[in-house]
Amino acid sequence: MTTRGMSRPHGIGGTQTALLRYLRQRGAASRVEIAEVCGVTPAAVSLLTRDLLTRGLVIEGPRRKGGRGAPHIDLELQKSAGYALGINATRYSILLTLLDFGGTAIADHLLRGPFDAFADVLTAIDSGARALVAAQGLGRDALIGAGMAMPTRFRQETLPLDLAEEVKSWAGSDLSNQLGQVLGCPVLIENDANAAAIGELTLGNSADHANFAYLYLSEGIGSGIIINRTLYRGNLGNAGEIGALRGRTLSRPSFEDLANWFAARAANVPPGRDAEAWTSYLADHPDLFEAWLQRAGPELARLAFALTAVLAPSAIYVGGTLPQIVRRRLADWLDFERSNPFDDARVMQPAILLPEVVATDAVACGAAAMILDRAGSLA
Amino acid sequence: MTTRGMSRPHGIGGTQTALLRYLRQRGAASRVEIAEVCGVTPAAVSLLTRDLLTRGLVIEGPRRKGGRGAPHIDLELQKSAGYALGINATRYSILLTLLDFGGTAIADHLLRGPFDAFADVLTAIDSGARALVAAQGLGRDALIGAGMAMPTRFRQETLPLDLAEEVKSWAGSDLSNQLGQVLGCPVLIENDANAAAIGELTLGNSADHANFAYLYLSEGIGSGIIINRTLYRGNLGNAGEIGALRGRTLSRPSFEDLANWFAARAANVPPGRDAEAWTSYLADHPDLFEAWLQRAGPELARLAFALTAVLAPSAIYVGGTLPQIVRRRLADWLDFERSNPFDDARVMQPAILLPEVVATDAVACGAAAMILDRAGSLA
DNA sequence: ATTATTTAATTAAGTAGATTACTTAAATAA
DNA sequence: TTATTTAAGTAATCTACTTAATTAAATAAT
Repeated sequence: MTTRGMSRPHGIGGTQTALLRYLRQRGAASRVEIAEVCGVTPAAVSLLTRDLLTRGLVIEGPRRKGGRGAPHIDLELQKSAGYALGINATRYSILLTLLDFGGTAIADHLLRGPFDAFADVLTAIDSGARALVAAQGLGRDALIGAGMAMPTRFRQETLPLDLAEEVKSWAGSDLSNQLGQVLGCPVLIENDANAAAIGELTLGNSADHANFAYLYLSEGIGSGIIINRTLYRGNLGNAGEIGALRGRTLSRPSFEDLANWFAARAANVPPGRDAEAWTSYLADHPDLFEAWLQRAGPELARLAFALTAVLAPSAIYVGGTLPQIVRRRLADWLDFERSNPFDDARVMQPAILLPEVVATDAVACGAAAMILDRAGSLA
Repeated sequence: MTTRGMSRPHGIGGTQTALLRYLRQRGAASRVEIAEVCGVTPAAVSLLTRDLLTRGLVIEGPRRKGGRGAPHIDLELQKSAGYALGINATRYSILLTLLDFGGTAIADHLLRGPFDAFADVLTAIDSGARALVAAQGLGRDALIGAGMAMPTRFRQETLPLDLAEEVKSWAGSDLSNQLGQVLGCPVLIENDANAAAIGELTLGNSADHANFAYLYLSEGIGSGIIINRTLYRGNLGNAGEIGALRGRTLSRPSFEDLANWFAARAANVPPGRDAEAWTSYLADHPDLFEAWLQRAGPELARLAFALTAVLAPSAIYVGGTLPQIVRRRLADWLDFERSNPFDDARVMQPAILLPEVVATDAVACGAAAMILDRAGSLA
């Protein structure tokens, strides 16, 4: 209630953040075009970009002729202006992704666990990050920050965390500070679904959607909520916990549930959560796959309907570790007119989309995107 | 996407709005205290209040001695600085409320319908408002604006409206403009649940809660959602439609349902929706009342739980036309630990509160509060 | 080929709403 | 009486824009 500066609600430089997001999504744009989408005058963009140019975050491209009038000058992000490390950490594995300043994933690195103590996590990330950065011929100072996503929600605004079952053993540490010490750069920690949502906001094609929800279908089912182009966390960071709407004992439209369901009914089920292995496995068992969809689809529809009734988002992204083919099929149920999950009740149908961010790991990308999103002020 | 001025997201003068809200809720406060709660420096409040003092919106009270140091000077709102008209309109009746600049309801006036055409609404409001203002010895120029609440949601950002069943016959008019012509002041139109939520935000005791939901239990069940001390409307104004989560055919924890339920089981049921009549009637039929609560309580708990899972608000207000005693009893079920609506699933328990705004009609008050909330810039 | 038109971008001056650093004023405590 | 504490105001500055005018670079019309 008592932070100063209500005049800067988008963080420092809301327009700058919007400008950088737009350039990441479009690749290049003129000052006039940026002014248009950011809702400011060309004069403002002129001043803003002069600063960004001198700081080397943005470069001018060629003039683009065509049509009447003066040709515009393309602005682009200087991709080598800085790099963000994204970390998707569970107890069993840690995936590191390196994004350049343009938001492109240029390398990643998988660390296999288990990581029972947070000390193990720290050393693993430290050496993994060193290797990742060195392999690109970069110095450590090239890292402008790191974002770490974990399957957990924050119970306090900062730390400590209320950790999910699988990472409970890490509790009690001041995770962000410790990791920051090790990496020598600022570190942000976020829930995995939230990180994926931020990734879609910053790197994806969400320009048309100021308010959207990102369903994260993985071991369980969670969601990240974006309101007003900003992550909405709710009380102590607990917004979007839609998995709770199926109680403790009911089945869920999750990867875990899919695996268990097949394990009980078929042979040679892929052992882990490898998307490719599952995709071909499901192609070989179309009838069972359909049967599972017939059960999980309506489950997901009810959760998404509840979310829509409360939030009225303009879009819902169907993301998560579930293979794309599964998510695409599940998405069909989110046409509420057809699936009718609540006995003819009506809500505003949101656009149902699959994420644009399809890197190795959307969560790690999103975690890194949190850093890029505030890079204008950090760097 | 293209409105200029991202730098003023709270409307013009977010701090001014916060200042006025605080004075309405507290009655009087020093500049230093205001600076504290508004998150700005005392110097800023000094500048702001000088402006408000010269414009006659605020007056200085006495110095308040006590303790060391210089005694502070109480600031108060000039209650006669302007008046806002609140309108709660349904097809069957229209309630007008007049609020002074301090947010106090100083008079109200009930117009009985039915109002089949919007032309009838206009003439009724016109004469009713004239009478109401004249009875207070005020000129028409004393009205700084009017807010009208209706049981409907907006399908477009402005107009026309997608009207609820009972006011469908009013459709097709440019309601806001027409009413503005008649009354000679700016008019805002809002859904009834949203208006009540805004009333609680502006006039109630919601200072501790930046994010809350206002359950509106009336003929149906709706809700208004406040995020970041601002009404959240969602896509085309459809956020908070939690009634949809009980389908078309299921019973609801609503006033209509209560009335129907008793009508099917007992004699001499009060004919209308008079709160006092119902309160004494329910006191005379405790067993039936308990039986209804046993059914409606869990229903409401499931809706509120869904809302909480998605939004994680820090408070839920249980408001609406249902008599206070009914809402108080229903509120007991919103302790999710006890009522356990989703099979041991856990969410962040929000504070469960009854509205502070208990005027004749919280909706009309809230509608007027929409005007007061932006009065700093209008007046 | 010249001139007009169109459009992009920059510059200059101004504004709103805050800040910081300081002063002035008014009370109580020692 | 003097020191301390606290409230409030003042002056200069800052940020993030605005508006209005200017400069520059292209195409279209004559």
